Amino acid sequence: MPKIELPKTYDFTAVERKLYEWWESSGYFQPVIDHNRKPFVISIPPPNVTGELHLGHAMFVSIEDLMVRYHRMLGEPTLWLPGSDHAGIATQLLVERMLQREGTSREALGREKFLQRAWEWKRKYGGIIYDQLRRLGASCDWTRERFTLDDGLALSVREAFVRLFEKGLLYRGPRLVNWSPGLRTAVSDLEVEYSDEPGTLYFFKYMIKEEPGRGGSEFGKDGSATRLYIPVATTRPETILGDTAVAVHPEDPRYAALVGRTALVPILGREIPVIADEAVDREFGTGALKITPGHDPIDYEVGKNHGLPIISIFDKNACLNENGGPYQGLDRFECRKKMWADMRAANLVIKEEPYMLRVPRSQRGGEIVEPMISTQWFIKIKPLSEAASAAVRDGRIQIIPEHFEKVYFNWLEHIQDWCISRQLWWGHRIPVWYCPEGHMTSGREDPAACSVCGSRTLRQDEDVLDTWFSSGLWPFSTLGWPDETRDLKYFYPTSVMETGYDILFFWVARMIMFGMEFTGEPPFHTVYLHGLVRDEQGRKMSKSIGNVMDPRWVMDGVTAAQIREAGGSAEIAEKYPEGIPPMGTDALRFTLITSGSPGNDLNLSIERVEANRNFANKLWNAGRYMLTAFEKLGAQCEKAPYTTADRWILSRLSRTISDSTRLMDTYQYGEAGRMVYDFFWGEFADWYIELSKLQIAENPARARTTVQILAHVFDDCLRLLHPFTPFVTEALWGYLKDACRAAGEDFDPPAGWPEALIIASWPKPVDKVDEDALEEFSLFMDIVRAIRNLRAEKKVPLTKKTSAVILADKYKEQLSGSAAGLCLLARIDLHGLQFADEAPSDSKGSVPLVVGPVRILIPLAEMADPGAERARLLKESEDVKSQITRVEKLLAGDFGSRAPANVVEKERTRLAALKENRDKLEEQLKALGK
RNA sequence: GGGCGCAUAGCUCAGUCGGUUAGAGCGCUUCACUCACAUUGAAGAGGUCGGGGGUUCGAGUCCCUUUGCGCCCA
Repeated sequence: MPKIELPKTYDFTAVERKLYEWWESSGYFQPVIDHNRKPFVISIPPPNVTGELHLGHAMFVSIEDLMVRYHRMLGEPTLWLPGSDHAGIATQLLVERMLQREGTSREALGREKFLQRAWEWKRKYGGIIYDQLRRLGASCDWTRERFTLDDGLALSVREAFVRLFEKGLLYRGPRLVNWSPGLRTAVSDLEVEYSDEPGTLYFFKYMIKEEPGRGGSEFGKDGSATRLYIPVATTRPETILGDTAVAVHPEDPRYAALVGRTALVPILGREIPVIADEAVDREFGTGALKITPGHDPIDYEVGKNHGLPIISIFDKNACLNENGGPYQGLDRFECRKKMWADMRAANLVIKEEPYMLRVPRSQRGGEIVEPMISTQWFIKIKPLSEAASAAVRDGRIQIIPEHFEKVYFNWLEHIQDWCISRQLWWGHRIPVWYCPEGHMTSGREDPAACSVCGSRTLRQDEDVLDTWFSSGLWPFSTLGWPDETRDLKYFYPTSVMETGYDILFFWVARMIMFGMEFTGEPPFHTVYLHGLVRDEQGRKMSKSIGNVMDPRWVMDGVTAAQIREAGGSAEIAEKYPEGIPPMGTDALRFTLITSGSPGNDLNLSIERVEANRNFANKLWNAGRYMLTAFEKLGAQCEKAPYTTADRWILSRLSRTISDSTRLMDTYQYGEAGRMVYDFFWGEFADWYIELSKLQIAENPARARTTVQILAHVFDDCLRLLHPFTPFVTEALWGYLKDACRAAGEDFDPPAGWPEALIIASWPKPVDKVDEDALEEFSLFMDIVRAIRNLRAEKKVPLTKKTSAVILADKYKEQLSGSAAGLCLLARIDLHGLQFADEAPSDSKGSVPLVVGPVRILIPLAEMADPGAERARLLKESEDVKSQITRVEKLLAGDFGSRAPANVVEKERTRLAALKENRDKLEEQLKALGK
C-alpha cells in the first residue's frame, strides 16, 4: 500500500484555497434542475458593494453555507444565490469622497459623468467582498451572481414601481420627513436612530397680544408693564421661528382664559393663536406647548387637526431660509444661540434647565436629522403590511426563533407609510415623468408624451428609490422576475431567508410585503434570524471601544502590530501582545455556529476559536491514524464477528446520525454540531480508536473488520461535520476515500464513492440500534473509569501495570470478552487479570471497587489502606442507599400511578440497578471487615 | 410610555414535547511526551439554574410577581 505522509498538525492554509477552487471549478455549487425534486434555495443577504468582511458576514456565511451544504448532501437541488447591494447613500458618499480628493465634485461632474465614475468604482472594488466570502467557504452559485443595480434588477424595480403606481399605492406630496442636511436627502423612519443626550430645556415667554377689554390669567404677568404671557418650554428654540400656534390643555385652569387669544412669535412678532388640545401634557415643562408643524412630527399632527399653517424655516442644508427673518442664512445651531441671546435681550427668557434629549441621528454618518416638510414619494403601506402579517400569522412563513414573530407583528401594526424617494444619484431613478402642467406619467417604457394632456415636454423625476426598495424584491428579482424564467419557475418561492435580526424590519418584512404583493406568495417559508456577534464581554464591536475584530485575523493570524495598524482595535492589540495565531476558516465557522443559539447575540472569544482549531487538528490526527491503520492491512479475507466495542460504536454512530439529523431539520445547528463534536472526540477517538489498536493487532480478519468499521465511522463523521467544517473534512475524506479504494471493494460504501464529500450523501442511521451493546459497553467504560480514577487517586504511575480480580457474576462472559481492552485502557497486566466467583482468600491487601453490579479487587498491597477503603465504600453505600430510598418513595407516591408508564419503568430499572449496586457494596464491606 | 429578550460552574455559553443525579469550552488542581494527536492523554475540584409565589406526581424548562441588565419601537 502506498504510504501517504501527512503533517502532524493540520495545515489549513495549504488546503483551504485549493479545495475551494476545486469545488467551484467542478461546478458543485451549481444546482441541477430536477423537476421531480423540490429545490432548496437561499438568496444571500446581499452585502454592500462598499463592504469589507466583518464578523456579521462570517456569521451569515457560516450558517447559510451550513444549510446549503446540508441540503446539497440530502440530494436536493440546492441553490445559494449570491449578489451585492448598491447601497445608495454609502456608495455615493465613498465616490464623492474620491472625487473630492481629485479636487472635483459630484455637482461639477454632473449626473451622467458621476454615474460613470460610480460604476467604475463598483467594477474596481465591488468584487472584493466576494473574494472574502469565498475565503469563508461560501458554496454559492457564482454563475448566478446579481447586483441590485444591474439591468435585470432594474427591470424588476421598474415593473414593481409601475404596478404600485397603477394600483394607486404610490403617492407623492409634501409631508414631514426625516431630512438629512449633510446628505441633503430624505431618509425613512427606519434610518433614524435616537440617542439620549444631555441638552437644555429653554423656558421663555410667549407674549399675548394686548386686546382692550380682555382680562388675563394669574399666570404670566410681566412685572412693570403687566403684559400677559404664556410660559413655554422648548428644546429647540430656533424652531420658534416656525411656530404657528401655542397649545394648552383644554382643562388646564392656569391658561383657560388665554385660549382663543393671540400670541406673538418672539423676535418676528408674527401673530399666532392660542389653542386648546388634549394632546398637551400638563405635567411637562410649563404645560403650554409651542406648535411647529413644519419641524416636529407631533406638532405636524396637531397642526393638521387644527388647520394650522405650516411654516418651513430651513433650506436643504438646514440653514434658515427667508422665513427666518433676521436669522436667514444662519446654520440651525448658530441660529439657536443667536436667537436665544436676542430673546434674553428682549426680556423673553425665563430660565434654562439641563435636560436629557432624545436626539434623532442619521444611521449613516450620525448627524442630527431634521424633521422637515418635503415633497417625496410614499408607499401606502397598510395593504402590503396586512398581507405580510397574515403570511406569518397563518404559518405560511415561520420565523425562527419564534419570539421574533411578536416583534414582527408589533412593528407591522404600527407601521407608517414608507418614504421611498431619495435625493441621490446612485440608485434606481424614479420612473415618473412630469409635464409642464404637473401631470405624472409612469410606465414600463419611457413615455414620449404626458398620459394626461399629451404634452411632449417631459421631465423625469430627479430622485432615486430607497435602496431597500430594490432589496425588497431580491428573492424573486434575482431569479428573473417579472419574466417567467426557468429559474423563477423552479426556484421560487425560495426556502429559507437567513439573516441578522437587526434587519427584520428593514429587509425581511419588506421582502415579505413585496413578495406577497408582486408574486402572490411568500418569498420563503422560513425566516431564520441569527444574533449579533459581540466581543467577549458582550459589548458591541466598535472602533471607539477599540474591540473591532476582523475575521481574517482569526483565520489567517495577525501580529499585534498589524492589529494596531488596522485602527479601532487597540484593546485587542493590548490583550494579545503576541498577536493571534492562525486558526483557519473551519475553526471560525464551527465557533460561530456552535457557541450560540438562534436569535441570541454571541460573544466571540478567541479561546473558543482556539478550542475549535484543536478540534480540526483532532480530526486531522484521527485521519492520520486511519492511514496508518490501512497500512497494516493484509489481503482481503473473511470478516470477523463484531466485538462489543464494534457493536457499540456502530450503535452510537447511528444514534448520533439520527439525533443530529433531527437537530439539523429543526434548525438547531449549534446543538447538532456540539453533538457530533462530542461523539467524535469523546467516544470515537477516546474509546473506539484506542481499542481498535488492539483489535488490529489481533489477527488479519479482525484487523480488516476493525479498519472497515473505523473507515465507516470516520466517513460518516466527516459527512456529518462537513456543513460545519467544510475544508478539513473534505481534505481528510479525500485521503480516506483513496485508502479505502486501494484496500478493496469490501471498503466501498453501499452507494459507492462520490467524487467529493461536498456532494456525498448525508448518512443514514441503521433501522435498529443495538441496545445491548450500548449497555454492555457502558458498564465496560464505567469499570475502566473506576480503575483509572483509583490509580490517579493512589498516584499509581501510568507505567506501572496492576493486576485485578473481577467478581462479575452474570456479567462475567460479556466482560471477559473485552478483557484485552480493559487491560489496555485501565493499565492492567493482561496476565494478572482474573475473573472469579468469589473473592480470593488473600485479597486483604487489595483495594476494592464496586461498579454497579460488579466488584473489582485491585491488589495494590502497598497502596491499600483498609480504613480509607472502608470509609470510601461506606460513603458510596450511603449514597446509593439514600438514592434507593428516594426512588422507592417516588415510586410509592403519586408518581407511580400518574406518571407515564415508560418513565415509571425507567425508574424501576434504575431502582433494580441501585439495589444490585448496594448489595455488591455491602458484600464488599463485609469482605473488608473480615 | 409600548413591545421583546436575557439572568445556569471563576469566565463565555448550551440545555426546543417539563421526566431521574443540570452539560460544554476556557480557566483551575494533580499526573503523564513510548505506540494518530502536548493544538494531546488520564483524573479531579467547581453550579441547585437571579429572588419570591404558583401549576404539576415531577419545574432550569410552564404561569404570576419581583430585582438587575440588554435590545427594539414611540
